Amino acid sequence: MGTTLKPAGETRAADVLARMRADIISCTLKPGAKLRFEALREMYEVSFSTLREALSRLVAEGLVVAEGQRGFLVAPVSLFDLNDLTDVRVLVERQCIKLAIDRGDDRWEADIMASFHRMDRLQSRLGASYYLSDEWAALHGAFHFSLVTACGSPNLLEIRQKLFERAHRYRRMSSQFRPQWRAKDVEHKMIMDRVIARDTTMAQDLVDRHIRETTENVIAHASHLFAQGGLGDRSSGADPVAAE
Amino acid sequence: MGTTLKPAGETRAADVLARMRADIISCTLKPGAKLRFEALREMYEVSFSTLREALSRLVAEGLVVAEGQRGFLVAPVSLFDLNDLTDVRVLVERQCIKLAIDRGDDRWEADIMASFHRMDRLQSRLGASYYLSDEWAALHGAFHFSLVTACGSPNLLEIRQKLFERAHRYRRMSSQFRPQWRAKDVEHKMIMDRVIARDTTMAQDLVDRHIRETTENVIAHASHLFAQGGLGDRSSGADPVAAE
DNA sequence: AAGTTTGATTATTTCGAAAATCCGCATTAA
DNA sequence: TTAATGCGGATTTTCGAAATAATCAAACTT
Repeated sequence: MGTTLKPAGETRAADVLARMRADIISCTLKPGAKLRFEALREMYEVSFSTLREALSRLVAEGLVVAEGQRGFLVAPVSLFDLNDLTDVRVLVERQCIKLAIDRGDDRWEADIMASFHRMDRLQSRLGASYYLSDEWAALHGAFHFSLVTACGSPNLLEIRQKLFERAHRYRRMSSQFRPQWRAKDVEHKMIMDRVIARDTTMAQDLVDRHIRETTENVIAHASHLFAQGGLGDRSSGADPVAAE
Repeated sequence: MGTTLKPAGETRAADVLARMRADIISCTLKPGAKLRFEALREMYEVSFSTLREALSRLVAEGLVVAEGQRGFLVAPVSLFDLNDLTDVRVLVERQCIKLAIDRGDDRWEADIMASFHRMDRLQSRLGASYYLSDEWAALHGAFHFSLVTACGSPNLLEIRQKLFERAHRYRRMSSQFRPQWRAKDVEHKMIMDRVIARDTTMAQDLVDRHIRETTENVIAHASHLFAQGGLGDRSSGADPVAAE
């Protein structure tokens, strides 16, 4: 612990943003919890304005919700949100995979294999409880990212990334209850093979199933932690009118 | 002009956010322009912190980009971004239409017809230059929104809305050069008819073409205003690693 | 002349106090 | 008892000044 030293080049707001995002995803800040400024100011050692900036960005990322002029809340989790999130992820990820296979070059293939290898090695080293490790989660994220980088669409990738992080919070919620993750590593290898073989249809279907099965696992093991009601929040439900 | 009165219930930051968003979309704040705090403070009559909050949210919406610790820029426009944005919009909008047709009820149909009627009436009243009117743009946005509200996916709708607003800026850029918009009103009616007839495939294709043709129009009339280089910005190109 | 350091200027980022708002509770009236 | 009103404490929101970082140009060295 001690005083956090300067984050090397980054602005302090960006540093707080990253730390808060990690804390929300890891459920150190619990879903639905009220975020009181005084407490956060102490926790992250920054001022009101800086906090407010980080909070504002997290709102746009969907990890925090703003309640009028009554402060901020960690975005609640719910069965409805998880299912919706999963459907949108499948749509986006299928398209990313398709485009990446169409457009990817040799370097892209090499990056995928390298990313898989890093993830796979750490998995072996960590043994049965690899899925609890934040380090493994990072490599897992990097592997899935490597599959789709070559899609060539910055907009799609940015949307994908935000959805992935929100889904990661759900995965994380269930991992503490799951004694061992079933053979996800085999799935990863199969996906990699089909992607590099440029088998678009099969690769898409595998990724689709990969996402949906993970969601089913979360529901089976962690849905008892979700907010009551089923269709949780109304939150930022998109405003009908655009400008002016 | 004059002093802007209290925005009735809304927080001031939210008010500034809405006004800046409108100004960016209408190109009152020009694409690529540097956003200096002192100038903005005067323009919107708020303090640094409040501005910073609005700016931060706009960054997450993709209408503003943050340059390290060198301030903020209005998000640049480019041919590459427009094409990418269009492709993503088509993907999302097709799915929204499909789901809405699957799930929409009678009230949804009625809302579509009402929205169309409002847009159509204003169009007649304004005559040839309706597309220059912000009021019409709002009703146009509301009509397209009404088509997809019933899709039942808050996440998809939120993504759609942000993409729609960014596309609106491009439409707006070209409208000043276009003496008359070709029969978009006929397209809108056709789309509405196919949606209400629950003809999913045809409705999707019409919306697809509607979006792509509009983009082609923008490219034909306004691409000379775009930033040089074609593939403009690297900006917030999604970070490979998720948490921690 | 080209490139580098230095220092003054400008712009951004952070801070904590002041103002505005909300929430719970007691009091009053119906 | 129930609903409405007003007060006190707690929390959020806004503000502008102080600290920090970047930019630009002139002086200096190679």
